[in-house]
Amino acid sequence: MKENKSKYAVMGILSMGPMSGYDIKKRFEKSLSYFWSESYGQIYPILKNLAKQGLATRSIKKQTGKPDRHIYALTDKGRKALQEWMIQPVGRLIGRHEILLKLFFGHQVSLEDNIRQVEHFRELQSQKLKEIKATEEMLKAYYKDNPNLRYWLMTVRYGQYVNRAFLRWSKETLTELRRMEQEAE
Amino acid sequence: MKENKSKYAVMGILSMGPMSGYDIKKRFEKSLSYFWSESYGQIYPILKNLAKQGLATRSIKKQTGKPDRHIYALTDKGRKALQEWMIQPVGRLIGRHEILLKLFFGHQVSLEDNIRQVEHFRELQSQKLKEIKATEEMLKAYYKDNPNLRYWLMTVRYGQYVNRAFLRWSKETLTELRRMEQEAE
DNA sequence: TAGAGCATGTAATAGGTTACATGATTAG
DNA sequence: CTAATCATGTAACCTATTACATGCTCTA
Repeated sequence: MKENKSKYAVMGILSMGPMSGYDIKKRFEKSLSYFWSESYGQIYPILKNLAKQGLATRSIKKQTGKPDRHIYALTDKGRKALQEWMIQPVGRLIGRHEILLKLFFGHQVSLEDNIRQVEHFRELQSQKLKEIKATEEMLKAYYKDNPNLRYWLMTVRYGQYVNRAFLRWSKETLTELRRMEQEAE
Repeated sequence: MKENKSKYAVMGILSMGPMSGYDIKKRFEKSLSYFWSESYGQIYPILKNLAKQGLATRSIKKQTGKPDRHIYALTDKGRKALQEWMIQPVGRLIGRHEILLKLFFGHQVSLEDNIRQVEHFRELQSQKLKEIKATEEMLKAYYKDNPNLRYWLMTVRYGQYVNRAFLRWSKETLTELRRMEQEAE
């Protein structure tokens, strides 16, 4: 069974209510950006395909001054397909961590270069942690009574746990690199 | 500047010493598997290309009974290109976390389904943590006096930090999901 | 005698981003 | 006046995996 995750990601967004490809992109950026993203190049063909397979319906909303909106809505068949995918156990995640690739070969450059790299990584992650916290506040304020909220907050907490792990690791690694600098003197 | 990470990953492995495409695959599997992997479909064309660009040299070692080995070695130009890439600050990592995608839409399936999913995720990660510990022991034993070892152990510790974060999050999330189950009764 | 390991490589396919094309409205 | 927002979509291009082709040797 071939599973195109992007397809299910789009269907998942549609499960929140009928909307357009443009709206879907917005949702990804607003609420899922720290763990998932999709480009228009994926979204529009997927929507076309969902309609063709009877997993979603399409209706056109005319607008004046702006382009027409193509509204997609999940069908029962679509919702069932989404649910079936959701209960399949997740596979292994082999994220490609560029920082580790660079550090793995750290011996090829100077200690200062490695330190600079890890410091930059720490900055990135600390920035990201702030963004996740902002997302959390936004979700709590905007979707106070949404039945999905508790699930959304679980995903937010995941981001927080992982990012704090990144920060702790950065600190420890910088200490170690600086110790190596002193040893070399 | 277009940066093909796979290319630099291969060059990084070659920085440890001359070897064949087959060896390179082995190295990825043995030491980097928990944060990076490359398939033959990537490795062989990349090696061909490195030779063409003068970043590596190729020599053939004849063998009897087995296919000949094509040994690649980084040139000075290759080593410089690798170092230049290594000091470029890393970009943002947007890993696609399938478990979060599924949980984000958790409201679409039953609480038991979500619990099963997170439990399975926890099992996966706990398995992975064991593998990382095994890799750590292997590295310490095999590469005791290798100047790269301290960098390698830093990458191993990253895996441990992140995996422990996953496990803590799983525990907390399962508690929350079970609380939701009770509230529903 | 079946399967794993050694060792190279290509072709087909899937998955994903970026740039382009179009064009009106609105905010700064 | 410029840039952003709204809104659709395609084409070109990267990136990556999987399956296939070949064929010998060693181990269970």
